[in-house]
Parts: sequence; structure tokens; C-alpha cells
Amino acid sequence: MKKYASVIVDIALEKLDHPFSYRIPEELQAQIEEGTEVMIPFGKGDKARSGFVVALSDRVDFPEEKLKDILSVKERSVGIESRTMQLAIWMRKSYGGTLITAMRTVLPVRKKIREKEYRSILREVGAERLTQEIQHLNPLRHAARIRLYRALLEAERLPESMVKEKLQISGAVLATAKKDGIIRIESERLYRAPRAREGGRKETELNEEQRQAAERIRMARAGGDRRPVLLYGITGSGKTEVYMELIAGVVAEGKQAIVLIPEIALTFQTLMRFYARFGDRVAVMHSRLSDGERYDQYERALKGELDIVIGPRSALFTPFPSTGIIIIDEEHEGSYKSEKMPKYHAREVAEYLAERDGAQLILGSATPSLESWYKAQKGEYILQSLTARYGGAKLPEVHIVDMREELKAGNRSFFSRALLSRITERITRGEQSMLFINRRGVAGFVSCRSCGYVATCPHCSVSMTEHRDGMLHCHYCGTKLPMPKRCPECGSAYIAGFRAGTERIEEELKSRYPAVRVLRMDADTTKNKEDYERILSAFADGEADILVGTQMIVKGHDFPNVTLVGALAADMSLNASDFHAAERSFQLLAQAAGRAGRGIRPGETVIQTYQPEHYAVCAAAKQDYPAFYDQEIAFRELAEYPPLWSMLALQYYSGDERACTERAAQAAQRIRECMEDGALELIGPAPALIGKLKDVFRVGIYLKAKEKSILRRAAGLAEGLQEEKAAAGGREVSLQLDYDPVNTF
DNA sequence: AGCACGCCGACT
DNA sequence: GTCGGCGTGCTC
Repeated sequence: MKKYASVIVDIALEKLDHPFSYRIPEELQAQIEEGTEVMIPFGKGDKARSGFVVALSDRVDFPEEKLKDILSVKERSVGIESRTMQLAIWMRKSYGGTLITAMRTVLPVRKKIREKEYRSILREVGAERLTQEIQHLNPLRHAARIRLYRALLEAERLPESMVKEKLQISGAVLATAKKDGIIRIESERLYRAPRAREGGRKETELNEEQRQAAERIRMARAGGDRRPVLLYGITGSGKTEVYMELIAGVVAEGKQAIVLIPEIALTFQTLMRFYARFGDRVAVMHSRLSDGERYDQYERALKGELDIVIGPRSALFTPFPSTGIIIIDEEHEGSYKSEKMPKYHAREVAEYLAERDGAQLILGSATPSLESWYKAQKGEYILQSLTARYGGAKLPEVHIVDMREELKAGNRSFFSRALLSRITERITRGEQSMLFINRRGVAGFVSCRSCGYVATCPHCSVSMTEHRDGMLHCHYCGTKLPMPKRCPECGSAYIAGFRAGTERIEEELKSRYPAVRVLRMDADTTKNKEDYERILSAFADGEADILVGTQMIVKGHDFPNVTLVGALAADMSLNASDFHAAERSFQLLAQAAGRAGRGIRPGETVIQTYQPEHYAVCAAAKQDYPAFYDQEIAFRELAEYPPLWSMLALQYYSGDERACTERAAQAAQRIRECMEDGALELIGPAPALIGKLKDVFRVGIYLKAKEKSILRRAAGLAEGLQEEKAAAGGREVSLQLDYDPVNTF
């Protein structure tokens, strides 16, 4: 039984951010755990206040004699605070870490900022009365008050922030002025966030297939089927219309909707459609909002002034009074997984919230995640499909080009002859082309350019990467192999780390077509969000003939004049050293193929690859998700990867390499000792893909098990070890838990 | 947020 | 001196 508790006094008030320690009286010990709401004496007057226990411990770094006792345990309340607290407790249980970090994730806004910005000082008396007051006051004695009154003669209403900062007036002065009845302080809700003008309330036109899909989804809910719905709609089938139809229904019942989108900038058009239909009852959350703006939306949601929130994964935490539907658009996207602790997945949190609030959960995608399709197959999700392209547009014609043949024919450039001739064609016809190369998560996999052989780890079925030490490394298990001089399959000397950048592609295009206007979009040219919009709109306006970029050009945005899409090196993403490689490649290629021919003119897609027979490439060319799934799930089953197995990455970080490696090794040993044989599989410890980042060393352990609960127990062991070491003063190594990791560590 | 503490000019 | 306004910092 722990003797002390860390208590957060008022969770809405971030000023009281840091927890206070209290003694737990003997008689309350049985009732108190993390998350319990308690009454505590606080401040000089020992005023009783309510607070939440965020941690329990046996030691405190605070003079023991100054500690006070917890007064009592509050009975389970149902207010928004306790619901939020429950969510934080669930997050902490599911993803590890501390309750405080979980709370910061769930409660992202600081009330303090809002109050500063929003409260205004109002003059309660006439100008004459105020002039009198100023004359009565002694200029030496009441300098602050005179400053305030003078300012109030100029303007009847002043923002509190301005008064406090510019006029240097403290809360104490305001309190006296208020007591004397001279001013009034008003918390005016002047929302700064961009609000849409009242929309046209346009009804959406649904085609027959969309109408039926919406109807079935609605019927499922009406009939008491609480399962999430996977809305599988091929690219361009118009999932957004279905979402809007469902939302309209929910809103009509007086309930609210949360819509998650991967990246706000990518779906500007979609956003405008929401505004057009739902007007100012829609709020948009995005990363550019200030804390104050975010808080506004939070409060508007709380007060029932909003019906719909659209935003990235954090929009899930919008405190609606009664959420009726949660929609996750492009549910396969990696951005739904948090990269910070707690490393939660929006899909899982959404399932929890939908269950808690009795809301319907809709997952939409043209290329669903393996997890979701697997659940749909098992009947855990309802599957609803859209198979026709909206507006009768045709799917593009897809050509797969075998780059090994190009090499044989003496073509060593990035561009195949088939692609070049098509680019030339577009230029003469005045149509646009998009060329993309995927580089993310690909740090020089090694392949043979004659036969397409790729060096893979004999233990992990993932690509190995070429390191500076001239060896091939597997970052999952740490296996090292010598770099082959010749291809082990065909003996060719053309085996090397594969590298190509957008910049070099741009150069080569310019030398081949000197008169052609090329736009480049990658991490270098899009340092901020505005660049992103600028490049895309320039391209949409026809200011360039060819857009070259990384995978970021593939998502969102319809360009009616684009009739050619080229994937320059499909293999790049195919061979990322991560078991998601095939899935991500399929998604990328299928989305890319769906990009061309969105307008009246039919489109073409060229996929260049060294592995033309790879199932991800073939299935993407045909836009055949089920075919891809069948192959991929077999691989996952064989290699014991998610969704059939659960995975957990224990990621150790430290400035001290020795301490980092040592701690990881100790954790691995403890897990091996304490878990029964065969319950889980432990891989590593091994240095991360980028073993050292900004002088922080990173070592990972991968755990695989059939059941997530087994992994949670192992995580508990690792976290226990962390606590023991921290108590002994070893704080230099930190641990992060990543369940079903999607980002390469 | 609320409250105490210490600083500083002004007034008896 | 000491009174009272004012700013600052702490609350386990």
C-alpha cells in the first residue's frame, strides 16, 4: 500500500498543472488509486477542494512535515471531469506512460490562456463619475488605479490581457475597482477561430449506390448493431457524400459528430463542402490553431454550440455533450498513430469513445488498413462498399514497367521508355503529369538492378539496410551481414543501396525537356504549410506541366488536367525495412493510380518497378484491394505479424549509450524470466534504425504475442524496472511503449 | 484562483 | 513608525 498520493487540484486549471503530494490516511488507503477523485485541504486556509489522484508512491521529494492528509474520497461523479479522467486512465492502461501525460493528451487546452485573451474589463459608471474618481485619487498612492480609469475613459471595454500586460495592472487593482462598483469583468465569448459564414445548407446529391450505403449504415445503428462500420469505397467513389448524409441524420437527432481527417491541408476542398452544408455549426481543429483558439472550440463544443468538429486525431477529444457519430476518413493513414507518448491509435481510442457514448464509428478508405479489413472479415466490423466512381469517371489505365528490362536494353536513367514517351505526349497535348518517388522509411535498402533481388533479414522477413560500417543491418533483431559484392541470385555486379531524390529527377527532366515547367514538392520545398498550398494551387492553375514529388503529392486534391501519373520506383517503399512495406506500397500505388483521370479525359498510370510480379504492385494496378489483402494476410500469418499477432516496441532513449543498452538488456532479461515460456516472442535488443538521433541513443526491443494482454504484462515489467531504477537514481534512460508500431523506430 | 508577504511612498 | 496599496509568488 502506497503512503502518498500526487493530486492535481483543478484539472481544468492548467496553472495548477503540477501535482501536489498528500498523505493518504490509513482508513482511505483501500479506496484510493490512480484517477480517484478526492477532497483535499488546499492553500493557507486549508479550503476543501476536489482533485484527482494522478500517481501513488512511497516517497516524496517534499518536506514530510508539510504534507497534509487527504480529507475524503469523493463518490463517483459523472461530470465531464470524471469522464475525461476515465478516458485518461484508459489511455494510460492501454498505452503506458504516466497518468499525467495521458491527461495532457486528453485535455489539450489551457484555460489560463483563454481567460487572459477573453476576459474584458467593462466600465460600470459614466464618464463624469470616473473623472471625479480620478481627481479624488492620490496620484502617488493609486497610480495603477488611475492608469486603469484613464484607459477606461478612452474605451468602455478593454481586454483583460491588454490591461494586465500593457497597463501593468494586477489582479489586486481590478479586484478593488470591482468591489467599488466601477468596473465589471466579463468573460465574453468572442471566438477567434475562423468561423464560416452561414452556409447555403446545400443538400448533397447522392447517387443510388451512396444512398443505399448511407441507408444501410443508418439501419444498422437503428437496429441496435453497435459494431463499427468499415466503408470501403474505391478512389473517387464519393465517401464524403455518405459521411455528410450520415452526419445530417445524427445532427437532426440533436447529437454531434466528430470527423477525423489525416492532414487538414490535404482536404481543403472537403472542408469547404462541410461549411457549405452545415454552416457555422462546424468547427475545424488543426495544428495551426493557438491554444486559445483551441480552447474556444473546446468550450463551444462543451456548451452545445457546435454540431460537427473536423480535425486530426486530437479532435477525438472534443467534449461533446452527446456524440452520435465518429468518422475516421482515410483510416489507413499513418498520422492516426501518435508519435509522442502516449502512442495511441485514433482508431482504438475512437472505438473506446464510441462504445462509451453509444456513438456509431465509421472508418472510411479506398485502401483499408489490414487491421480493419481483418476485423471486417471476422465480423467485428460491418463492411459497406462503394464500387462505382462518382460522376461516371473511369479508372485509369495502368501500365507496369519492368525496370530490369530497361537495364537490359541499356537504359540506365530513372525514366523508362514507356514513361518518357507518355510524358512527351502530355507535353505536346498540353496536359499535366505527376511523377512521384517514395522515400519515406527507406534508408538505402540493397537491391540488384539486374534481377530485382532484395537483401532481406533471414530472421525477420524485412529488408536489411546498408550502414556506414559497410555491413547490412536488420534493425528489428540486430543481425549483421557483410555487404554482398555480387548479387547472390544472379551474380550481377549491379547490386547497391538504392538512392534517388526528387531533386535529381527534376534535374534530369529539365535536361531532357528544357522548355518544360517543372514544380518540385518534397520536404525541402515545403518547409511550412503555406508552401504546400502554394505549390499545389500553382500546379492546379496550370503554372507547370509536371509536378515531381514524394508521396505527399499523391494524397488528396483533384487535378482534372492530370492525365498521367508516374510512380518512378515502386520498389522503394516495397523494400522499406518494416513489415508494413507492402501495405504502404499498395496504398500509395493504388491512391496514385486513382489520381489520374479525375476529369473528363481518361488517365494513365505508369508504375516502374524491379519486382513487377509483386502482389502489392499487381493488385494496386488493378485497384483490387481484396486480392492484395489475401496475399498480405498470408504473409503476416506466416511471419507472425499484426493483425494476427500483437506487437509491442519497447523503445529506450538515453544520452548515455552504455546505460541505454544496459537497461534494454536488463528489461529483456526480466521479461524472459518472468513470462512463461512460449507466451511471447522477444526480438532484440537492437539499436534503432537511426541508432543515434541528436545525440540521443535509441535501443529497441520488439515483443510479439497472440494476445495484447500478454504484451501489457510485459510492458508492466519493463515499466516496473524503470521505476526501480528511477528510485535508485538512474533517471538517465527513458522508455516509450509503442503498440503495433507503424513508424520505423 | 486566492491569499500572504514584502516593498515602498505618504501621512500622523 | 505604520498604514495601505501594489506586485509577486506559493499553494503539498
